[in-house]
Amino acid sequence: MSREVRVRFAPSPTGPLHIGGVRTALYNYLFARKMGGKFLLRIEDTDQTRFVPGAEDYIKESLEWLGISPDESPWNPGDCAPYRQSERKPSYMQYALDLVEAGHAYYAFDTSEELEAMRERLTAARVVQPQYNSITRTQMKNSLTLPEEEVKARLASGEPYVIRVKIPRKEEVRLNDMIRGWVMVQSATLDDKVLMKSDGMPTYHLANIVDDHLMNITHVIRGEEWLPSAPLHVLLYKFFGWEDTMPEFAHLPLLLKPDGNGKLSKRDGDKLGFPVFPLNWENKVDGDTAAGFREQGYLSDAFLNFLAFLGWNPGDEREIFSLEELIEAFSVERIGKSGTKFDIAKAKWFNEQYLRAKSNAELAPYVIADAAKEGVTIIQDTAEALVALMKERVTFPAEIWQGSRFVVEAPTEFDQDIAGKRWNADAVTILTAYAETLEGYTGDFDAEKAKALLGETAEAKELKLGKSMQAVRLAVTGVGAGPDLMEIFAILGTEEVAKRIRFALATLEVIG
RNA sequence: GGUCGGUUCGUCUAGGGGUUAGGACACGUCCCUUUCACGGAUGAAACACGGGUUCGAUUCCCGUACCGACUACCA
Repeated sequence: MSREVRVRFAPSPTGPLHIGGVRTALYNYLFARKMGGKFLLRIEDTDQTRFVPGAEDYIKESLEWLGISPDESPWNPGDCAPYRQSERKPSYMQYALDLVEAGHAYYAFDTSEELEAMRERLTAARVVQPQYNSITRTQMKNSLTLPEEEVKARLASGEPYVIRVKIPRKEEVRLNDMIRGWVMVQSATLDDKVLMKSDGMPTYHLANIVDDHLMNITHVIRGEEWLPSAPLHVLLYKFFGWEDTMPEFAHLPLLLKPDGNGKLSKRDGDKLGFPVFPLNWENKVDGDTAAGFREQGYLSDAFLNFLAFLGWNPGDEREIFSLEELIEAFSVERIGKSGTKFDIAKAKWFNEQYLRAKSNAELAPYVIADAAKEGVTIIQDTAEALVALMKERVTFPAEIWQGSRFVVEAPTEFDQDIAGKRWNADAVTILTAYAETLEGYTGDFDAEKAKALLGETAEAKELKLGKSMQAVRLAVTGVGAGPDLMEIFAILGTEEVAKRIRFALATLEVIG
């Protein structure tokens, strides 16, 4: 009997959603869609001290931007509401108590000072694993060592306590990870993790298992940093008697720094000049900011495609995939095992591919907006013409306006370097004649015609056009390089081209 | 330190007992182009190391090295 596939993305609202988290969400989404199942989002806000305002909205907006919104979430609840663990708080204690009742967990009263002292003592004694476990718990203050009456008295008095899982002394724990295969661990290496904190909140381990069970999660797809605690989770499913419906696990390879070693961090992005977050972020409280891919000019579908290929590939040589195509091609089996170094050059390449595939009309709004920011108003037709001019030569939409604004705005100054090399007598002769030609011309004027007229002009003066071409460009655009000049002439029209040539002629000094 | 995971060009990766080890990004060269790009062609570039198993290992096994994650009343 197969259950409906249900997967979840379970971020902690402690800051902007990291790109690694976005990829985890994407893989969950892809898997759910591929299997015809559901993708849920659960906010894991059990640590009240780390809560950051705005982080949840950031998560929501990030997923919306990429078009991978969850089927069930705090803002779109399904049958398993609520979807914030803080709002599910009342339910966890009973599960912990059930475990205590069954002998799989116990109360512990040790203060943080006592715990620290214990670790120091063990470290000094060169104990290999200085942790609260099946051996050391016998020396601590808990319901396993204290007389029953004292335990009751302490609980009754309202003394702070935690509930710890009682890890079996000697047991082989095994799990079959979808990506890594069988992973086996001896329970002796595990510690008695806290399940319920003294503030009455569950820790990740308890809340996670309880909620995944209650929400009928069938597959847990999460980052590799969770692999070490997966055996504990397996043990908890067993203690609760939920083995039959225990989800399958898939631990994703980590995203690594582009240079050197280690996990990709915010600092790497700052240092190397690229974002590691989907959206711009600003923490109103502490002023912390981070740059986002979206604001840097990455198109959502390009970014999504790039992200999907960070640790996964379809097995053939295709690289450009729409979200629909990704769903179709996706499989957990094809996710790699090893960590992936983050390469921004590839992200740029994807962006260029998607930019070129977009229609001029789709890209025009970017140009209109960028121009408007500088107080320049342009209409849709003009914007589309500029897009056509620039689309094949840029990485980001913002570069379209940057690279073509001189089409709309006549140059007021000229690249002196180019002028010094190219503004010679021949160029001036040709330009003067060309301006005259244009001023007297009334027929249709397109790139072809502009080129023909220019050629005829040069020929009439018995001069070679090639050598003066850059001077012509300089006269009209102010710079020495750019998109096809004749196309620019066609957009400008005879009158404007002539006007600009006249201005250049009057402004620039002829070289020797 | 311990536990767990990982290791194919600089990067992302395909492949898998016998291959000229394939592709993409980036890089070099050439072509196209009266600029710069795009595009096309082409080049350089990899199986971490040592043992085994085998007729044969980059591929399977073991070890070593290196890298990483985890080792909190954080997730």
